[in-house]
Amino acid sequence: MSNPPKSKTAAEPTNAELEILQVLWEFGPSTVRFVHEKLTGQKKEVQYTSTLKQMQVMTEKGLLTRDESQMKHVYTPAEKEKDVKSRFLNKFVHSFYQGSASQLVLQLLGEKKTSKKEIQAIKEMLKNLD
Amino acid sequence: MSNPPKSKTAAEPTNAELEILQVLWEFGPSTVRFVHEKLTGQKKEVQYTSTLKQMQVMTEKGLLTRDESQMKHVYTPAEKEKDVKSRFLNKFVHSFYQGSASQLVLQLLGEKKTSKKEIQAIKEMLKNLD
DNA sequence: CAAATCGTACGATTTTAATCGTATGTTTGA
DNA sequence: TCAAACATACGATTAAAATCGTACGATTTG
Repeated sequence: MSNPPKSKTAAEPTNAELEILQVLWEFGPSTVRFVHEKLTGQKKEVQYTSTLKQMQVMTEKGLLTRDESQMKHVYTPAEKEKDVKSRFLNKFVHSFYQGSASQLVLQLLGEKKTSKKEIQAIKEMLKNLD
Repeated sequence: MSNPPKSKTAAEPTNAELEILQVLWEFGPSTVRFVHEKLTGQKKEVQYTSTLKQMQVMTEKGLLTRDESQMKHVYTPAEKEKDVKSRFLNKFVHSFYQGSASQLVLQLLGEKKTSKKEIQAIKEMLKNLD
């Protein structure tokens, strides 16, 4: 009686898991080796087996699917990038801005870090909504 | 030689800590009792001493300051709501949208959960920028 | 073919976050 | 005044996240 991936509510990815997902989203289905190299390449100093374990756990959780027909297993995100990010965004807006998207945008506009160019781009988008 | 609140980089609040901060931001400096009641009031089922401990730890971390001149200590957030949220927002935009604020807004506009009213409000804001 | 290399499996360990119980001191009001 | 209610201190425990080492089979290559 092996437990199927527990399809309750798909468990939200943790921070470390998110980093792995980002790689897979950007480069498509990949081996552990590949993902591990991307991670260490950018900053993460971590052993290969840690990445491996992480991805195995993610598979158990149902965050990834795995093709083991080859010896080098190939992992794929179980969910679309957009869907996952969308959930995060909604949660974020809800808990930080009482669900008010406009409040968030307001904050964004006030940020020094948000460049003129970005603000311009946002305006454009809204114009094109009509 | 007691360690002063370790003013390195102010340590980011964890999820549970964030909930406590929200209460303090909303209602101003408060006692543990008050915060605890707000938390349990909304959903959290947790013992009083857990909240207490949590707030004590937050104080050690430098997230809160404490007035212990009275027996019922009064806690205050060490940082402005805006500053903390701003950091979170930037981190969020950076790791989820490669730092592109407009990408985030775009996503927001596409969300079913973002009401017409919200979108309208966002437009207004931008108009008033000129 | 044998040694080095590369892969997964699996359990142990470490680290951090979060919860809680007990001890003990203060306040309060019947 | 003294018992009940309420406060903090502190250490232990639990839970979850993340890291790592070892074992061992497959693959490569000299």
